[in-house]
Amino acid sequence: MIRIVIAEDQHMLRGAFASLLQLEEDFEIISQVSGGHEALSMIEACKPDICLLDIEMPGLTGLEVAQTVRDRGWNCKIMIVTTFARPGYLQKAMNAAVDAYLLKDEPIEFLVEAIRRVMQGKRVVSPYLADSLFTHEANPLTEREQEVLRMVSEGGTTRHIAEHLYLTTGTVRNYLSSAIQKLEVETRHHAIEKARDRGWI
Amino acid sequence: MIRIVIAEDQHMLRGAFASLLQLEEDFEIISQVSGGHEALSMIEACKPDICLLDIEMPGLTGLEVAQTVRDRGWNCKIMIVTTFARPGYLQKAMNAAVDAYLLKDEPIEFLVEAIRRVMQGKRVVSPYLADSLFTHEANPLTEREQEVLRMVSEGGTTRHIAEHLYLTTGTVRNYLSSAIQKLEVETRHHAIEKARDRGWI
DNA sequence: CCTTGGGCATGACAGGTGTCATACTATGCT
DNA sequence: AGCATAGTATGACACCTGTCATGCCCAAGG
Repeated sequence: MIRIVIAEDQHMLRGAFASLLQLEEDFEIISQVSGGHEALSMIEACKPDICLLDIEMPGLTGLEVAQTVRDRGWNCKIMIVTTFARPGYLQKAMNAAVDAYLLKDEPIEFLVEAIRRVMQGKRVVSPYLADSLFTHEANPLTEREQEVLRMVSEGGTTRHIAEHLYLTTGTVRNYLSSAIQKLEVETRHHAIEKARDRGWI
Repeated sequence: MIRIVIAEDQHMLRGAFASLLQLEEDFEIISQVSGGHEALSMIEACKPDICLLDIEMPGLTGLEVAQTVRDRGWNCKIMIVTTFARPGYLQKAMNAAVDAYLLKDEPIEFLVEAIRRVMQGKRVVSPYLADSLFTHEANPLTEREQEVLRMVSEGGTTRHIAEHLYLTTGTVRNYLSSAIQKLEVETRHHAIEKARDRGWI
């Protein structure tokens, strides 16, 4: 019997997964949760064979849950199931040594098959993403550029950041300008988006 | 037999819906599609009793499909199934006289039950949204403010808009400033977001 | 040793953005 | 008619944003 925990915040999809997987004779859904913290509790309490994790959930993200499970050395297969094909997410998932990274755009049969493969000790990645596993571009941003970009993305104003880093506002703008050019975009906001997407901040 | 077409771009969810609804003895899934245009073709060709529509899909949105079905006077129940609780979307759906507006955050059983209710001629709206059906705030934006906001949202620069409307750039900025204040936000971009959300542009 | 290149830091500059005071018009109320 | 209100339109102002030229420092290589 393969014992499974499902963590997914969209209720309808979570329920659908549970019902469908339950139909497989050797699958047992032992718990369904809607957030990262509950997922961790359940994994600790129930020791499932497999945990399906969405990435964007309230509380902890699926990637954070995966990392924590690995850090604590728990013996549970981790499968990320997400909408997002972002290289940055995939990279983080790989760093956390997840057993599968599937897109919700795959057919549902793919999920069932992937679960069986993972139980055989194999790793599964959505075919669509297989390429980007190899083509990880290096981060072109310097330490300072990343720092400033991060702070802007957290809502800091130019002035606020300058004070916090003991710089003039002109210098902060300069880092942003530099980052904007390296990322080949027009505004700081687009720069943040792109850097996030690639996992560079 | 209730004949159903499903239009939903996320493959896994679409497949899950199909499999689960198929389990009901009196439901028949006659077609699954992933975009608005295909949905319209299928509705025309197969004359289903019910069509489940996602809103954000490639090609036509679910709301546009709903409106078209009504305009052409086709006799098909329309059920919107979406992630988004935006008042603007709900409003447009109501204007198109859809038979149901459900959030993907509802339990899956809710969908099955809703389908039966709709077949009995009832209308179904997610409980969470029931309130906002009555509390539709009036649009505080003037004609000009809406126009300028729309043009900015389509990527027009201040200068471009000014030329197009035969105004000075100062005047255009003034409308934006006014809209920004009415919407109680900080930037034109947030103003666009909020106005979109409420269906005011 | 000197040169080169890259990161760090600054301030000047041009242009964009939001606010404000102001003015004109039309509408509706007294 | 007199008045208040709301929409339209303008330009002045202060501030923000992105770019650029410049200089400093340090490490790698000739």
